[in-house]
Amino acid sequence: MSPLSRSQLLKGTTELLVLCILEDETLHGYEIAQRIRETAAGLALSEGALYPTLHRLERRGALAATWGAGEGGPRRRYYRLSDEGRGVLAEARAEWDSFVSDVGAVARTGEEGIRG
Amino acid sequence: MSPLSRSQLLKGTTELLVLCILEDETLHGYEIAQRIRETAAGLALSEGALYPTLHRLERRGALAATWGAGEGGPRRRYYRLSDEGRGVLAEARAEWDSFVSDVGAVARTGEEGIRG
DNA sequence: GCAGCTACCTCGCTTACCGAGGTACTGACG
DNA sequence: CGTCAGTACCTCGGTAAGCGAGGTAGCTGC
Repeated sequence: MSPLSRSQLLKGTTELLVLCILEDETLHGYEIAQRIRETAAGLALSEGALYPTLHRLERRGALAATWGAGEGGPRRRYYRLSDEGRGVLAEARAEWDSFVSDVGAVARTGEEGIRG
Repeated sequence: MSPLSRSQLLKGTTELLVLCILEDETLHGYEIAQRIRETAAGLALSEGALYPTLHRLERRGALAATWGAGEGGPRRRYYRLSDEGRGVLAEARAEWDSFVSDVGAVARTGEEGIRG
């Protein structure tokens, strides 16, 4: 029934999503997830995907993170884009755009009204 | 280094690609792969991804397949879209479009010139 | 005390692509 | 004749990454 499942499509885009959200804000993990949910409910990535992705990006040097005492709550880990991260984001965006245009090229292959 | 890897992005889109290619042609597997390579070299899905996908779609009733004697070569399995397959394709296209627009919404979140 | 919220993290399961390998038939080269 | 190359099919093990469920911890309210 379900032809393309969201969770399969999501594979590989989680990094892009996180990098984009952090482009000009410093946020903690939980907040990143909320931000994505607000912007596009359909993407709602789970914590089981989010935290490994944050750690991966941090290990790679794309993100810098610092612990902050959460006021009236548990401690928080704040993430922001490093200089290297900006480069990674630019690459990721370019890769995504070219991928989308490639898929679009194939998807429009057999359509009658190509120039709708 | 590589931020988004093509093979991760491809996850989930292979079915869409195959369905689109078969929209108004009856082709055999090898030919489908060639068609996709021609249309978008960057997508070049491997046979290890293609054949399982064809079988999956056939089992699901989206594709109908028949054996044909290959003239001057090995036997071939020809695939075409079933009526149900057209519905699946429409759904898949819709799902893909909405996914792309969702990712786009997040990707454009922090960009200065949102309305170029 | 217990439930519920925020916030973090981890683990096992599953899905699906990749590369390498294998079968089978044809045609060309030496 | 053996071998290689091409077409066409298929399968298998490895891997990457999202998902759901679970666990820790601190605070708030009944």
